[in-house]
Amino acid sequence: MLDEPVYVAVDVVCLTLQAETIVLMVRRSHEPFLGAWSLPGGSVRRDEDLEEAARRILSEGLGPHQPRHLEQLASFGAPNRDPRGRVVSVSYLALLPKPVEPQSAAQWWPVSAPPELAFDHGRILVSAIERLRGKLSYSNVAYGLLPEEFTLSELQAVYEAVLDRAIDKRNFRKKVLSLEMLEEAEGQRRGSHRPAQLYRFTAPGLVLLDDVITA
Amino acid sequence: MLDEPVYVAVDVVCLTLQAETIVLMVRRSHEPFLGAWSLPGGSVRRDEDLEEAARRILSEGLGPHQPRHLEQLASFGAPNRDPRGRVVSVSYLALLPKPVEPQSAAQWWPVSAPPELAFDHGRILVSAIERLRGKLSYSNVAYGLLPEEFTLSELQAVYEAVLDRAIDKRNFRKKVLSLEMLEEAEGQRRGSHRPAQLYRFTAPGLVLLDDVITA
DNA sequence: CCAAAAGTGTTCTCTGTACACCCATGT
DNA sequence: ACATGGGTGTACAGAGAACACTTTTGG
Repeated sequence: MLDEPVYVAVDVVCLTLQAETIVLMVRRSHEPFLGAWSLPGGSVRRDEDLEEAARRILSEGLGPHQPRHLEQLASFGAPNRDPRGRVVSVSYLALLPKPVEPQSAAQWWPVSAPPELAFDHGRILVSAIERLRGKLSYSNVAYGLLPEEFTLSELQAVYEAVLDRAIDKRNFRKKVLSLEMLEEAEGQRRGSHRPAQLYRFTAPGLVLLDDVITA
Repeated sequence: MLDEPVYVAVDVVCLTLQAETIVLMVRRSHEPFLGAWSLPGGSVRRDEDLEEAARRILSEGLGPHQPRHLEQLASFGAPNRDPRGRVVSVSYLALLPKPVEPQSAAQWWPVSAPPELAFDHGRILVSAIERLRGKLSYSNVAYGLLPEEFTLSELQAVYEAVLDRAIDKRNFRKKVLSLEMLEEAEGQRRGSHRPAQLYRFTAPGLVLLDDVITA
């Protein structure tokens, strides 16, 4: 039953916001696709869980920064997806609150205009965006793209950037506050304008909502 | 980069309805977990895609019957999840319109009271049910549990069995007909009662809805 | 005083929900 | 005739969506 070992790789779609949604890519230093851009990826080691592998691979592109959110996307295993042989790739979605400075071979790209990608990484990127868009409406997954404390405008900016559409401020506030997933934090965010109340999510980590954020 | 080959298995959660939701299990004929029940599973072959492997493995439990719907669930890769060594399992959800007669080592079990399962298959089963429940509301995935043509009562029975709650008949009909995902078929279903109009889904395969079925 | 973002309510429409009876057939 | 599931409409309440002005700060 256990014949036919294959290689298992993990590829990570690491997203954050900088006005628009951006994604971390690395330039390949080996064949195949030498010099092309690809998602950060690598083989799973014998003693590590898939999610551990995703964190290790991500740290090769980002240094010691941990993602705020990390979840599995899907696995891709077409027999010829890698010219070197049989490689099954398990993809992960990672979310960061800010674009940290990437390591040398890595670079941030806008999701709206990514480079040509090696392997089937274009498809993986598309599936990551779709997952994130869907999950915004029925979960608090936006926490992955925000610092611990944030203003309602910053939260709304996450929704607007990912969904790529404007949202009414009053309706959005009414809705998210009614969901009881936020609580007021101590301070205010100051700038050259009226200070903004800070909030945080009541529960740590991912929470699926009964209700749906439509606003 | 491509060190450390591991074994890749596919495990299939095959569901159908028979009054309640039931799931296909096979009795293991080898160690580990000899004699225990498990999901139908097996190694991926060198030349087959993951989904092909799922179909092949499913046919070992079901014979030549094809599932109406097949989709990937998630991958599980804890280093010690299989005592024989490093095995990454890619799980699939398969849906059938009717419980076909299983092959010798296979048997249908009610999802509400499954047997003790080998490996981490209990977790995989739970994640399959959750996926199906969620997807009923925002897709036409119920087609996988129905024949090509079906009555509105049969469609409603799918929702009631999977969600495990009663649904109002008038509201349900109003809602699903308003979604324009159904069209009338030619015949009627007859029985010792008024004949029922047959319907079919307008589009073949899975369609994600803009709207949500709440009824 | 000006610019910038924060904050706040009301109205209307639409959708979800609750609810009960007659209809067509088979036996 | 009776049992069985098929099929239908209305009224109410709650949620989504549209919409504009005042407030507070920094410069």
